[in-house]
Amino acid sequence: MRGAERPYRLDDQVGYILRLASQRHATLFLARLGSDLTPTQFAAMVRLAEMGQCSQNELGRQTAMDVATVKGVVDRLRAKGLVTQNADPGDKRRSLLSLSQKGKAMIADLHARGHAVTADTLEPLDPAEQETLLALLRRLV
Amino acid sequence: MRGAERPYRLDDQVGYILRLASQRHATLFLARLGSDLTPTQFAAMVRLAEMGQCSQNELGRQTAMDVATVKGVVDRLRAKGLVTQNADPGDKRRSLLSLSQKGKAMIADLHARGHAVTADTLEPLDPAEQETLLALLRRLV
DNA sequence: GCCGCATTATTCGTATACAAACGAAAAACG
DNA sequence: CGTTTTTCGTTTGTATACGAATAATGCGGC
Repeated sequence: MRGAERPYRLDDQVGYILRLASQRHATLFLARLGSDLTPTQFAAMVRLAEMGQCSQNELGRQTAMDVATVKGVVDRLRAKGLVTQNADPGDKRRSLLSLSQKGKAMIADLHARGHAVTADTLEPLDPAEQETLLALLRRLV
Repeated sequence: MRGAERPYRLDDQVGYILRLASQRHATLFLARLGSDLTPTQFAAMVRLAEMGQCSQNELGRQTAMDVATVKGVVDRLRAKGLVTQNADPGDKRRSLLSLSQKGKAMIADLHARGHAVTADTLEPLDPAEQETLLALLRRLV
């Protein structure tokens, strides 16, 4: 005898629900930072502020971006004058990235708005549930 | 006096963790279905199997895809011979989509592999934790 | 029966995202 | 020291994803 096959319902699959949750977060992010930065650009800026200075590939690793993806992101941040690029004296392959003055001046506000987006996204849950969700999600990664 | 400002740590933000979790799911999906379908194409196929027949916009709504996105997805599924398109006799604007024979023949296997991807993704959690995660995630959407 | 509004599908532009391949430079190692 | 292996940055191609605009059609109200 075989066990009863569980039906496949798209709405019950983690992958699908993760996509929906990411979409909603993107919408809320857009409402607060849309005119300035995309979520990915935001992550790169915040990480660069944390790290101070690093290579492009290193920034990609620290923000979970592909080398090809991070190139485009950095290019656009440089075009906006938020990130500067300098040659690495000790390694001719790499260039060192850092926030420009304009970029640094923006960080405190980005943090504030970033917190707001997180609060917006988690708003349907009470604080204990929010902690539970984050703890479980982290274990998936 | 002001309350202590909570520092902004990228690794603690839902949006960022959601992106990481989605990335890991995409990797696991690729391992099981990469040569056949993308996650989005997969969702469209499964949904179309559930709905039987519908317009392109309707399929987009039921799979949380933009009208522009769903067009590309359907185009590629039609190119693979998995989806067929017919004119709607009662509405000249829309065309009715449905799975081809080849597409229908694939569904049972897609369901099986879809279940496997979900299991792979949730593997770090025990069954009770998996239920908790899904319940909380659903409330975010 | 006509007119304004909504819906369908398409198209354009921009921004991730990743695989794959490439040349240049650095590191590892015998 | 020289070779093998990594690493860095870039480029190409494909596939989401969404805003915005458009043309064609459908529909409700008067």
